Amino acid sequence: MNKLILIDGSGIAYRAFFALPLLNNDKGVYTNAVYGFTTMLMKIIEEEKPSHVLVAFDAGKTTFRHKTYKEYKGTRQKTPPELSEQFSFIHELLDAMGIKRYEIENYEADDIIGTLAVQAEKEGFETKVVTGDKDLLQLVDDHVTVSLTRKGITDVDDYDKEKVYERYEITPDKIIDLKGLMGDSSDNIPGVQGVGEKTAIKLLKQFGSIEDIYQSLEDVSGKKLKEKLENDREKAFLSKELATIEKHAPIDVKLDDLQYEYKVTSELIDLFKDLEFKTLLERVGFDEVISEDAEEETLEFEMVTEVNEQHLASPSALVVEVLEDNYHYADIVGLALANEKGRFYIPTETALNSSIFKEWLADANQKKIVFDGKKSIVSLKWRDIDINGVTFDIQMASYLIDPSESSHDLSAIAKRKHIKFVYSDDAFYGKGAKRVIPEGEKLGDHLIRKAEAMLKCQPLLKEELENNEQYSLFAELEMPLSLVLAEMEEKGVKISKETLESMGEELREKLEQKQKDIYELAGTSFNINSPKQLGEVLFEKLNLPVIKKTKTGYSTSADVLEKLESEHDIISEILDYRQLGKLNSTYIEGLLKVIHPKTGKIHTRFNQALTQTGRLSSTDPNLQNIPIRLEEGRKIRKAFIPSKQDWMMFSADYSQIELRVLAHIANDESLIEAFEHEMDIHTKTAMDVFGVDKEDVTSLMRRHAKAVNFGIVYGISDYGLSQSLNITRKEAGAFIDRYLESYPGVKQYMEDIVQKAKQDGFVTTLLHRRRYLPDITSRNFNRRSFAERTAMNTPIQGSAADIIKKAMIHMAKRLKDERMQANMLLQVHDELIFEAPKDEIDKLKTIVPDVMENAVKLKVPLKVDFSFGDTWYDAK
DNA sequence: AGGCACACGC
DNA sequence: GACGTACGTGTGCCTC
Repeated sequence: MNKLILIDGSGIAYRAFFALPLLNNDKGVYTNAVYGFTTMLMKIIEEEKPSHVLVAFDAGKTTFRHKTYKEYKGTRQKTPPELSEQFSFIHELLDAMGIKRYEIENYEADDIIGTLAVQAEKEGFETKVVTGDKDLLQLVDDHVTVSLTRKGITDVDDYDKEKVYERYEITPDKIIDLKGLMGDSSDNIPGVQGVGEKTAIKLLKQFGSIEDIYQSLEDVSGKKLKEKLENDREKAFLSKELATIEKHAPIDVKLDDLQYEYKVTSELIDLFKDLEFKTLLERVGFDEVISEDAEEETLEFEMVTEVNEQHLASPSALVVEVLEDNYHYADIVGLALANEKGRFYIPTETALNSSIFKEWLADANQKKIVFDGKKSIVSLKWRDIDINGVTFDIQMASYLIDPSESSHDLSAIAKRKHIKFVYSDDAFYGKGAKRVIPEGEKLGDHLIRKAEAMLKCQPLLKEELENNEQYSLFAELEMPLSLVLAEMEEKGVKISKETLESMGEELREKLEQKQKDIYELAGTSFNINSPKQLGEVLFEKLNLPVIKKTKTGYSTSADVLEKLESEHDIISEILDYRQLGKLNSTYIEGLLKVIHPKTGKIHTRFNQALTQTGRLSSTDPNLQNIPIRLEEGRKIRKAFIPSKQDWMMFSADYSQIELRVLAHIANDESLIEAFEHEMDIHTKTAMDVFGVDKEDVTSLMRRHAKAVNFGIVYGISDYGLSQSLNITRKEAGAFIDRYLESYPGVKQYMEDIVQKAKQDGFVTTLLHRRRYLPDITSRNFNRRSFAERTAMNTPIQGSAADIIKKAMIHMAKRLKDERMQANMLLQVHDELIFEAPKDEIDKLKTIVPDVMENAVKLKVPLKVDFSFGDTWYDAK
């Protein structure tokens, strides 16, 4: 069976251009439209496996339609030059892929597609049209489907006859009538003034076509509507004509010319390389290992059988190869060094049994350059081996220079520095099921390449940090912090298995009961955990009103269910079921699964090089999202206990650190004063925003003020605020405006920071952390708005992250200096959790707030609250 | 294996 | 006038 794909090249390129940020390659050529176009094209080809393909383009400015109506597409803005320059690459790309492209004077891409679709239908082809333009739906037929791009670029909706009818309640051949009536502002097609989609469909359903409507005009209900139709009679017919695709355009391509066979040519590889489409290179199976770049260069190295002075030097790049993500007691595959004396591969046994090597590792004067040093440090800690002198972490440097860089893996960083002899781990070892770990020379070669690349990258990254005024952030904050985090991770948190298990049993009983109740109320049994099945039960069987839809069906999210609570008793049961189910699966069963067999503790990993704001994240398990807001969930914290008898848990958190940071950086008088007097900040905000005295602040006013403060801290939009308060967007916008009027310093800051971001291309925090915001100049309103909010928010959230990180370093030092046994265990963004012997608690009560409050000096005081108890739950 | 919907924390 | 809107992690479902 012949299968033909017809692509609206101009339309897809436009879509891609506006959907993606303005990427460019290192020659400064814009590539976003080419990239989007290519991913779209490859996806379609992979999925459909066509026998014939054609990409049609619009040619020139005028078409035969302009003769009929010279204002046709008159409101179109000129194609931005950033897009125009990309068309030549798209042409090159298609040629390299062996895909036919075609354009013809006086006709649009639509007409070429229409003409070929008709021919293909006659010849018994299956045809698929890919476009972003709903007009093409008129081509849908028994053997012609149309794929419309949804938001984004690779997402499409496939329309066959049934789907068109489902969506528009008319047959595809009536799409032109629909457009004739409703017009199209983007093509400047007038239509009938005052008739939109709803009315047009109603008319077409009743009468058939535009011709039919005008024939029976007197039967149209509604005087006004009749008048409108009469007034714009000519425009209606003209619009229909303009919307009609020409199916007999004088094209000189034949279906036979469009034959297509999938192949990856060297031209295509070269083009992808030029454009720097790395993921696409991988996708077409271009293997980095066999890339000539890497293979060209052979690097000499020695395979060490016994470590001696000849191998050791300072500084050295040190590789401790651990392949598992979870490095807690993972295997060490091998080690490698690169330094002024050479390159050395040291097999694991050789290294870890060598006292010379271990002494060198422990020697703080022997400087080590590492990549993800915390991973190396913790892996060795589990074997009771200490490393000191870790002064430069390549991954950390890359993260600080640009946290948005999609991969901070070594081969990517090295390539950015034009070092090409290193392979990525995925390429070398293979990923997933295909992973093979070679031995001997081959492994050694890979590891010394990494070490050599690190050694070479180090001075370049150091220079970049210095140029960015980030070297002290790197050397005095993040590097020392990684050692503190390594200790916290290795120490772990004791957890009571028994407590979790008994809570789990209780939960499961409740869940079973709830499940029974729900089945009874529903009158059927189904999988409550399946949003799809749940949606069917609620909205089809029980006929509850549909409040929100997701792209795959009905939304059953908590905010939707809450609105339905009064409609049916089943809703609150489902909400309960969800809550309990979450507790059981994520927190009870999830935590039980990650108790370390050797220690009986939980050892999380803090990712220190991930978030865009500078916060940490926590995985395997995530200990930064243990429930607290609802009592049932909060009880999970009872399972977190001290690791020793007669010890206690101690928790300390910054009070309103983000808003204090805001008061400081915005230098807002009123906000500073509020904090100096230790006022309840949400009440104070309510007073200022609503213009009332303290006594007259109602709880609703305080709740709204709190949400506004929340919004300021997290950079949410008026829409986000409206969602959280269940008010209209307008009201939310008004709140934000009033807030900014009440705090002119904040308003000024918000304006200045956006301005500065536009000027510099990035924003910074208190300690010079950076976040680049390329979208700040985007023509796309959404992208720009988001970038603006990010510009306002990142210095606030990021500076707060800087402060607690600094406090952690001071805290670790203070505990050592004071020779205390207490352990710092966790950080949860504005909170530190410790365990300590009971007799140290009094001391902690003094030193923890002291250290945290004095981590930095701001224009407002920092305030720390603390508490302690037998479990994390009791430390509240 | 990967996406989606959902839910937890800050 | 619509767009689709804090960040992170983990779970179960569902499709491929």
